Amino acid sequence: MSRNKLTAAVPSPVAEDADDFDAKTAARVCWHYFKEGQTQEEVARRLGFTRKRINRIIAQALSSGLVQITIDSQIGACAELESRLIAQYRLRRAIVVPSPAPDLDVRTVVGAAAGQYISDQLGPSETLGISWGGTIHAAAQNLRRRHGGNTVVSLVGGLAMSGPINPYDNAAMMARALGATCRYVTTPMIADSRELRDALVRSTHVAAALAAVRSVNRALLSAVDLTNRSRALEYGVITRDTLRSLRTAGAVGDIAGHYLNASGSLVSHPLVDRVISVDLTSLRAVGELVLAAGGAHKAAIIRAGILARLCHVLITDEAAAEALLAF
Amino acid sequence: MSRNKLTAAVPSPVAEDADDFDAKTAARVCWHYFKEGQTQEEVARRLGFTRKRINRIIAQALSSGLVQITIDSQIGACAELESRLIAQYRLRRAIVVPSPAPDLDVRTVVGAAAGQYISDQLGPSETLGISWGGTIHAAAQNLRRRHGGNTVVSLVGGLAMSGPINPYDNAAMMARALGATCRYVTTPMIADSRELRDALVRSTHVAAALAAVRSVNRALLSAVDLTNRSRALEYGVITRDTLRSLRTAGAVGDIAGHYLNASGSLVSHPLVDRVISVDLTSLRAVGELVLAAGGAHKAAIIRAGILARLCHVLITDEAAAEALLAF
DNA sequence: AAGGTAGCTGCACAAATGTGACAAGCGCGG
DNA sequence: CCGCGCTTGTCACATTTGTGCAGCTACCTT
Repeated sequence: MSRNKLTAAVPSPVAEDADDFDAKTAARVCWHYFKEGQTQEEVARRLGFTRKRINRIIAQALSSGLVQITIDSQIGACAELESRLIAQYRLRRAIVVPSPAPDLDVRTVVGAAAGQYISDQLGPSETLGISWGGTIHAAAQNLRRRHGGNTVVSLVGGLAMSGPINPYDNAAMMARALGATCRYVTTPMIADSRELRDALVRSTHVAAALAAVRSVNRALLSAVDLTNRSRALEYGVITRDTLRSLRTAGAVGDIAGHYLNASGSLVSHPLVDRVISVDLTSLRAVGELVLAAGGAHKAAIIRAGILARLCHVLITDEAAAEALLAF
Repeated sequence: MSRNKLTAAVPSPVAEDADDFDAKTAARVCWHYFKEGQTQEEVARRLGFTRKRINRIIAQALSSGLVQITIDSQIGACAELESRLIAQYRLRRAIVVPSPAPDLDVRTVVGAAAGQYISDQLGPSETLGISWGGTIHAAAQNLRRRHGGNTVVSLVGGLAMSGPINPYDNAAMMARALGATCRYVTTPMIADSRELRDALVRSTHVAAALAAVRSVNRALLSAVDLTNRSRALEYGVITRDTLRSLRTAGAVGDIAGHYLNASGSLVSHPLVDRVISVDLTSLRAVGELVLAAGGAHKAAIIRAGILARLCHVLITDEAAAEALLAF
């Protein structure tokens, strides 16, 4: 008797996504558990599942973002840091979250705050631009689900390698969570040569994709640092040699493909002419630029981003906030 | 050494509400617990509290609505009932939640769904009209916190008795959760005589308060039934005799003070001339009327409300939904 | 100043939850 | 047709969480 196939046996009238298999059941399970406050065992009995299954469904619903936990953010736990940041850097707003325990990834917690902020702020038909990275990934996991109305625009080219942290996956996750349509830049993030870059940028599809930034109301940006802790190496964006030469050229990191020095100016370096992404001027024209990045090692590039006028709203953690205030 | 007084010792620069005592600490605790996934004991150690204290703070944050749990609602667990309701009653939308176990109050779960719906839909500067009752109370507890921009308008007069279920408290909770300003109707819900009602309604303040409905973009209404299970008695709105005579007059319940019969027309009864609330025509002019009510015993008045054109969006539970579909 | 209330701590225990090992069932491709 | 790999069920166990009790302190009321 395939009891547990019952839900799958009822085909949903709407287009069903890849992970819809469970979604309806999961929603019900979570409802009983979180909203009614029943115990996992009670839910299991009521729905005819094993407790373990319920347990797994809940865990999955939590991690997949089907259920979101929202903490009142205005009563920020780190309100003082926030107001000092706003004052010192003339920000529209700052959100500072506690730095996590050392064995946790800063990006997940900063991303969580970013996702919550975006969910709170994004209007029903706004277009959201995004860069890429672990923070963006975490933000996508922390969006409250929507269904239509929004558009997600990826602001940078792709990475050939796989893994869950890459622009296409970031954009896809984000779009999926918002039920949004999505625009991708169908080129590598970094072309092999300046000539190739120019040719690509001129080609119809790519030009159109990059031009999509004009319709962006709000952009969620992250910051890539060039310290030894940089993940850029790990994700294969650049080689260690390139990293070193970028540092020699004065770069402290990049924001959406724009390599900046400590005072927020673009650096001169062969690499920068090979990067494919939305140009700085267009980016600055976006109504609200939200920069989400945390960890003390990112303080320099965050500061550079602010000075480069790429940050209206800063979402970061205590460690980076303190480093920023100490400049 | 009063460690745990530290937070209270730092006066907040912003106006601090009655329950601010803990809010900042609570936000931080919840952040560590829910977002970072630390155990209560770890949080306790980290912040220098007892585990028990953490436990209580979390429980309180949960019940006070400082932290909200949101389940993707579009993937409704009861999607089929929803679409049948929409079809049969020509609704704009229907949300059906599973009926809770018999020892739980339907109103809390329907209210939870209503709160989530309002949080999802309410624009940043909209004005929300509300009626009153247990469902509204629960809805208020399930709003995601906001800070300014909205206005809450109570659509009915007050009850003299205390207790947490009364129009003023409902409106105040709702407004507090949204950081909204609030308008009250400063009269009893039911005046002693028709003459008194008329005089009150004509008086400047009351007239202005009732006229505030014109700026309402969206209203959250609940339904009061006149079955034996009705809470109207318990809250002292009407006496048992009045209830009986209302039933004799054909009434099946009331919505925002309007007593309706089974087909959704106003009934004739001495009481209806003594009720102080926003008139039907003005109510019907509101852009979106959300009716939140659950339990099989409310089916009749829900149906009456729909027929009376007081419901664009219905939020209810399985039991009521099935009863409605069986009509 | 006395008395009472509320909240805190520390301890202890029961209930609930997360997890691992292993067997059973199912779909899929060779 | 068979076995492989994946998911799910079963059982068992460690951890985490909720809660009650006794005693204490701080604060508020009278």
